[in-house]
Amino acid sequence: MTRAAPNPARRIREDIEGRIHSGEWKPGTRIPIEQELAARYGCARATVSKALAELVAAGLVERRRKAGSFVAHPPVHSAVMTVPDLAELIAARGESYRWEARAILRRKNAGGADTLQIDGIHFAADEPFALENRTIELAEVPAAAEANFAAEAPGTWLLAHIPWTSARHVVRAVAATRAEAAALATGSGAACLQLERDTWRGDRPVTHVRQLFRGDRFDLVAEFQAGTGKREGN
Amino acid sequence: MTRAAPNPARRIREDIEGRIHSGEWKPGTRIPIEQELAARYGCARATVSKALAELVAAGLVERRRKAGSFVAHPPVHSAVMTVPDLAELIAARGESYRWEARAILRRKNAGGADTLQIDGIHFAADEPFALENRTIELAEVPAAAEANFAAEAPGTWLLAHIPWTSARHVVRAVAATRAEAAALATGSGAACLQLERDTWRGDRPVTHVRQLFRGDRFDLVAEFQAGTGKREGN
DNA sequence: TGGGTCATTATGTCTAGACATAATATGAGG
DNA sequence: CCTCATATTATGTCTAGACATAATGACCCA
Repeated sequence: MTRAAPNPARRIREDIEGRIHSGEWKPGTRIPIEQELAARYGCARATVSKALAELVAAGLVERRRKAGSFVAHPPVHSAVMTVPDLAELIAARGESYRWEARAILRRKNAGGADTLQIDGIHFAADEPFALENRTIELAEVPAAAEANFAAEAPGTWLLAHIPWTSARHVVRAVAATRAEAAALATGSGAACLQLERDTWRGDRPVTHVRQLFRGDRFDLVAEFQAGTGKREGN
Repeated sequence: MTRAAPNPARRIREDIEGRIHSGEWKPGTRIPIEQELAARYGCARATVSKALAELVAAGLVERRRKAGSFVAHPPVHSAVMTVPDLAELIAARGESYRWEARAILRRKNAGGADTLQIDGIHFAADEPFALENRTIELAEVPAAAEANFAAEAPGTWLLAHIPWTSARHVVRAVAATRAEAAALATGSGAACLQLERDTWRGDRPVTHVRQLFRGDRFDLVAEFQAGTGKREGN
């Protein structure tokens, strides 16, 4: 039980990472077996295994039983995209936001439960920033029926009240209709970024939202650090 | 050394996950200390620690020394977005693609090294699908100077030849200029999705690409499974 | 009361050894 | 030469114990 380095696992990971980055070990290259790495770095096999597991999580390495560990082939280019709550995003920019509910109505959905429907506009610095059309399943979020969406945007409210979700985003460029263009203070047919988000809790739908941004006022930014698994976002 | 369950770590993780999902443990709730969990589940503390580490990676849990482990507050809504190589994406749809280089020229960049610049069009089913403007830093990818981009799109070629990268994506809705509209066989001013991607190897730039899609023909889709860290993409 | 010091505590990491598992490689039999 | 059962091998996971580290909170002193 000699403690070789302060951070053996990290040292191993960074060493292998370096060899892959530098091109010394190309995609498909077989990485020495764990026992050999353990001997080389003077540590236990479990430590090597942990380092390799982190490299797998980062997408740099593939492991197959019996076969061994290999440098991963450049995969589909994936990125961690941060799609913040809209109101939070605006607040973070040091700007103000307002929520203007334009319609709140209920309707029976297929299961017989109520669905809350809310349409509104987000403002930043007194300029219209985004249109939002949202539905909330009251069966999953009964408290939403009592919430005051004049004081707090539905997205913010939901983020604070819903424990956890899975989500599906669809991003698309669309031309603004005449009504949309008027609401966003731009020209009819202007290019807009449409973000649709379906959110579930477990496998039951919670909310659906469509947000429409003026194309000249909004970007989606995604950063991806390959190899570290480090997440960083807009 | 009694082997309690076939997968203690997994069982622990799913149990805690369930409590968080169900709302039994709300954000900010303190999770019992590892020793207690180890006793409760009848396993070693290292196993509990591993399970908690996975929950941290999934964003469900926060851990602080001395303080303990806590249910994470609903974070910024992040999603793993898969932005595949364009040619690969088209091929996966069972459609064909063609690459038409329109210009290949070199220029000296600030450092004095060569930059390769390529403009082209992607086709799917004989319809123009996307415009692409790309620069490649030859200092980082010297082999690109010899590559035959008539046979293989630059994105595909780079994916196969560059070991690893970090990347930054910017997604924006823009109106097509007259020339762009003509190339995409759509109307002038049509809403298009513009994807810009800067790619680095370490901290040195490798390539920059701007891809312009017809808004009515292309979506970006991002799936996010909160709590599992599972990645699934378009 | 204010502030600095120190012991406590819970997580962070590692070790050495063990057994489980799956995929490959090998060899026997047809 | 092909096929199927078996042995081998490398990863996957776990245990029990140890030491490291950082943040908290209590204690003591000015």
